[in-house]
Amino acid sequence: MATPQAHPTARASYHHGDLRHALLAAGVGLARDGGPDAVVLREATRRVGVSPNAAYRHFADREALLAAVCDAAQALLAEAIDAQFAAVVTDDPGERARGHLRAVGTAYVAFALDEPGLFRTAFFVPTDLELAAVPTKAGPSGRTPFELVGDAIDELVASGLMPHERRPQAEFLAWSSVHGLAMLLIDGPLRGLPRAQADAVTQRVVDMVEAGFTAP
Amino acid sequence: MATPQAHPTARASYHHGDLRHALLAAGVGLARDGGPDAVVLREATRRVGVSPNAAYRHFADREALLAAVCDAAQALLAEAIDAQFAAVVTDDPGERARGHLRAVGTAYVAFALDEPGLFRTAFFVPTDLELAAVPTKAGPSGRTPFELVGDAIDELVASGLMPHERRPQAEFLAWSSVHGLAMLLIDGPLRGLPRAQADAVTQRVVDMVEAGFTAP
DNA sequence: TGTACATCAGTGAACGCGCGTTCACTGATGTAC
DNA sequence: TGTACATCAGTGAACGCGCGTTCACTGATGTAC
Repeated sequence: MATPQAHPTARASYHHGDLRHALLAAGVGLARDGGPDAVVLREATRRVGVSPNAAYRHFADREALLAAVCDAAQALLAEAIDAQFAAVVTDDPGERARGHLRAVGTAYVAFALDEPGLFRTAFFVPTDLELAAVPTKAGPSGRTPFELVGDAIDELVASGLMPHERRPQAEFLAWSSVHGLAMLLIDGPLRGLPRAQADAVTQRVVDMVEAGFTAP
Repeated sequence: MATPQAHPTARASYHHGDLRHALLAAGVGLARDGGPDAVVLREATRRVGVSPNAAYRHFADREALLAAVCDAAQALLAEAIDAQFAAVVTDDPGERARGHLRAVGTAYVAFALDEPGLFRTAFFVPTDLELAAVPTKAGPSGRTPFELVGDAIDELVASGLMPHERRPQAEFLAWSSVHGLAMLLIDGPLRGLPRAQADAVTQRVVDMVEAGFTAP
């Protein structure tokens, strides 16, 4: 490590400059490596190079830091899904609907595999908190992942591929399948499955969801 | 609490009699209330009314106790699924196949809702352990839950309701959907959903899986 | 433009907590003769 | 059947650990005049 003086813009003095963001970034790093339980206040301050109690200038307590890290993890997930969703380009409305549905599912599992710690953190809800709603963080599109699945399903119905009587709560069906696969792959009995096989199973799960929605 | 003498068969002396099982039972109680993290060695000995180090006569360390509790949780899950599976009675092979598939899925989610702590414990895999396989504990039938889904799917194929080219890895599709729903309901954004709604969504997820397998 | 001073963002030391685990021990059990 | 003794299953006290959090503090910052 260089001395503080070596990096004048960041820490010319013993005032950090932007400790809140630095702690948040450190917390995200901890979550990335070890999930929500690894977001330890003392370790975050240690990584930033600051005394433990300095954190209390910026976060009420450990839980407040963790909440901020969860938000960040949700935002990253939303961003990843947004990107895949936006990458679907086709003129045919039915194909676009299918593509959007598959994009969300595929990106969801891919994020879980690429960033298992952050994935788990995004879904972490402290036990004493009130019922958390569907993750609220949106990506650049301004839409949450949950809304994006909903959009894809709406398109499916609009293009006539999916009977409208199947529409209600269809988000939960898609979400369950894909979330369950992600959990089995990262924390459950399927952990450690080689990536190629994991991707293959993902495609099959997405196939099943699509078939379940669009089958005649 | 009665004095030890009041219960002579269990603890006539300061020798406990069957401390191992007592600790295991206490551990299962802890897991029931708080999941795997709540399986705390000191608390288990406290509940049994024994000094903390007494546990080391029966378990190598805390992790050994936790492993035993995980096994017990898996066994309870297997038992619950077994019961539902066995309760399906019909002469028609196709109906039986459908019934078996639905029974496994329904019982799986029901167990998660009834015993969220044990459900989470059943799937807990300590990070430093080697890749765990599919849960190995079987119920009274001698078959694991995973094998029972497989049986149901085999029946579906045998009775002509499911094309055999869909057979490979179909267990994982069914399992993902149902596991994901369970996780969303107990630990995720759907936690706290009223039981009636949770059951309704479960039926829809099972419908979707069945439709995905048997659709023409 | 220069200076006094309130405010802010850090420091260093310490706290209590519950945990897993180890030590030397002792009372109960059961077996050999 | 009775007794000596090895073994077993507990006890009580203590350890070190890392954690979250609080205390009184001090050096840096920036604003009022």
